[in-house]
Amino acid sequence: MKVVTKLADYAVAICCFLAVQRKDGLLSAGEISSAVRINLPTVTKLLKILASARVLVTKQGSKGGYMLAANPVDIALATILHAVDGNVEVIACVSNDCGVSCLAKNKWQVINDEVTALFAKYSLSDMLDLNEGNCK
Amino acid sequence: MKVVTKLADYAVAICCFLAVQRKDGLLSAGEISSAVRINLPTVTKLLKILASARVLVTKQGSKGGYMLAANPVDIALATILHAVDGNVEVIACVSNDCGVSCLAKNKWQVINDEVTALFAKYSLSDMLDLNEGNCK
DNA sequence: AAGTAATGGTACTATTACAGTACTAAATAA
DNA sequence: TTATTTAGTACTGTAATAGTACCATTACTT
Repeated sequence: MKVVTKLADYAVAICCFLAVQRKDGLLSAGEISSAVRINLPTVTKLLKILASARVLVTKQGSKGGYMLAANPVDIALATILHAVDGNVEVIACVSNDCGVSCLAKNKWQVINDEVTALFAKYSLSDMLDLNEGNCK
Repeated sequence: MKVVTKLADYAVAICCFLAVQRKDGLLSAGEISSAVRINLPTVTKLLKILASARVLVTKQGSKGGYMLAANPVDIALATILHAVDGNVEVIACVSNDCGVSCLAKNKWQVINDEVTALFAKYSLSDMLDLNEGNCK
């Protein structure tokens, strides 16, 4: 059971990189792509999505680029995931009349809210907390 | 962001039906299909999966069929979902060396466990609790 | 003012995973 | 022995995801 798509995972990785990287100011799509090792077209696509969701601020033109729109503490994981994957819908049609899962519908809605809340409670800086063990 | 596949949703619906239906004993795939209004081939497929996961007990041959293997209170939602959709993997490769999401890996694992726990805490009878409002 | 370097928007293609179907074997009751 | 029903497996169609390409727009630099 996959929950978060590959692209959304990438998006979180990109934001994590932007949060930890030293250099202040804007980074171009090319620089970000090299750093996170994801193909440029894919990174470009994601940066556009994250920018229109206001997770990143951008500047066009020469010397343009991207940076986080806020402090990592103030960027919820849910915001990034929502930008790329859309709303959490634990089952396909929580709000429609799908008939089939009708009996369990109310509980599915509760679960849906719980999953949504789960992603909302973590910030980008929470994602970077390395205290619990190191990577590789 | 979809979490649970259509088939797993169907599977829960089928189990809910088996939990609330009056008649004791076995029901055939055909009877279940008519009741929950899902195409017979699909219902058949799911019943086989649920049976091999020991969520249902079956009897082959004429007058054979399916029934819940335990009391609805003792069947976890997670068991049904796991049978159809497999383990919860919030991101594609929580346990592998995927490189990209490495920085956030530990937190992803925590989130993975939380989602898993969430599905484990509800039983089939919880799903049928209609107190919170009626359907349709 | 022109050239260059960068993002913005959109549309397209390929790939993969999901959903659904079909077929044959095995079991059991009458 | 025949009818009924599940067991197992493999196949096909469809839809969603992932990835690519193109052109427009912006703005810095010379």
